[in-house]
Amino acid sequence: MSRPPLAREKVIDAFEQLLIEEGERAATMDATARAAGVSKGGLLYHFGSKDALEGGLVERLTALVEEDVAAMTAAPEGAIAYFLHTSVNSNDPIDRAILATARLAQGGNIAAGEALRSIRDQWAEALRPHTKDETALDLVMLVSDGLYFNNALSGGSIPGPVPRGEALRALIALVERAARV
Amino acid sequence: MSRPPLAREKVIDAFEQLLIEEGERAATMDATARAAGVSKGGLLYHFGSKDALEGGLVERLTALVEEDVAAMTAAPEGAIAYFLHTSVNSNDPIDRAILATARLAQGGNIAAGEALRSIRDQWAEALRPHTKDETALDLVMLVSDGLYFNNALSGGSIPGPVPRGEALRALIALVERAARV
DNA sequence: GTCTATATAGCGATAGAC
DNA sequence: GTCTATCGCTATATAGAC
Repeated sequence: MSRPPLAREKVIDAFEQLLIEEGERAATMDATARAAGVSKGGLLYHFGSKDALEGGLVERLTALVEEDVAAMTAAPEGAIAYFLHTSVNSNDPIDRAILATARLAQGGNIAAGEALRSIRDQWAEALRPHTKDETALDLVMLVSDGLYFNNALSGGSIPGPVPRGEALRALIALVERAARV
Repeated sequence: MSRPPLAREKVIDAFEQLLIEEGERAATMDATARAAGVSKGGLLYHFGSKDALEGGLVERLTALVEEDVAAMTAAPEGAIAYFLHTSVNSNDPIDRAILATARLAQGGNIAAGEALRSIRDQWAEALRPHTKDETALDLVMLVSDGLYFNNALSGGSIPGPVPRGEALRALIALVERAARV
C-alpha cells in the first residue's frame, strides 16, 4: 500500500510502452530491461519472473480503474458522457494500462483477461443507474468497447477510424438520447 | 482461384484454431504442424515461412468477407440487423478467421492489421445507404466492433458478457430505431 | 540492488533422405 | 509431398560477483 520503489514503476512503464507500440511478442524481459535502462538481472530483482512483471501491470491497471469509476460517478456532464468520452484513447495512464493489458490478455494471460472482464463489470455497475434499462446499458457498454477495440487495433499512435471532435460529440448525444434514463 | 490442396487448408485450420484458443504466442510452426497432423518439414513445403502461413490466413479471411458483404446487402431482414446479428461470435468460418487475424494484427503483423481495416471499410461502405447519417453509421459500426472485441477477449469458446437471444434482439431494435434511414 | 555470465529450452528455417 | 535431423538465434531464468 505504501509508495512502491521508483525502479519498479520505471520497469512497468517500459513494459507497458513496448506492449502498446510493438506488441506482446516484442515485449520481452530483455527489451523491457533495455528500455527501462536497467540490466536484465536488475529487472529480475524487482520481478522474479515474466509472470510477476505481467502481474505488476495488471495491478497498476486495477488501481487506476478504481479512481476512474469514482470519477465517472461524480462527473458533472453525466456518467454516460464521461464514460464514452474517456473511451477514446487520449493516452492517459489508464488508457495505456488498458491497452497494454488487452495485449496481454490476447496473448493468453488468463489473469489479464479476468482483470479486464472485472473492470468491465465495475463500469457497467456504475452506469446502470444512469441508463433506461438493460438494453440501453448494453448499448453504452458496446459503443465503449468498440472505441477501445479500434484503439487496440491501430498500434497505439496511429489514429483509428474512430470519431473525434464534433463527430464524437454527435455520437455521444445520439447514444444518450437512446439510452439515458 | 482453383481448389487449393487439402493439406494447405488443414494447416490453416490448425493455425487458426491455435491463434483463437491459445493466442499468438502459442501458434508456432511446431505447434501448428502437430495440430494439423503433419511434420514441420511437411508444413514448410506448403508454406515456406511463417509469414507465408500468416498470409494464407489473411487470404482466407479476405475471400470470406467478400461473400459476407454480398450477403449483407441482399439480407431480407435489412443490412443493419444482418450486420449486428453476425457480429456476435457464432463460430462460423468467418468469425474464426476474423478472430485469428485480429490476434495476428495485435502481434504486430502489418498485413493483418491492414486487412482488418479494409474489411471494416467495406462493411461501412455497404451499410452507409442504410443509415440516416454519418453519426448513425458510426453508432452501428462501433456496436459491431464492441461485439467483436468481447469475442476477442473471451478466448474463443468461453461466451463473453455479450447480449444473446432476446437481449440481442432488443439491442438491435434499439440501434435500428436510432440509426436506420 | 544491480551487474555479468551462463544454463536451458524453444523458435523459425535449412538440408537432404525417402 | 512428406519426413528426420540439425543449425543459428533468442527467450526466460539462474548463479554468483560486486
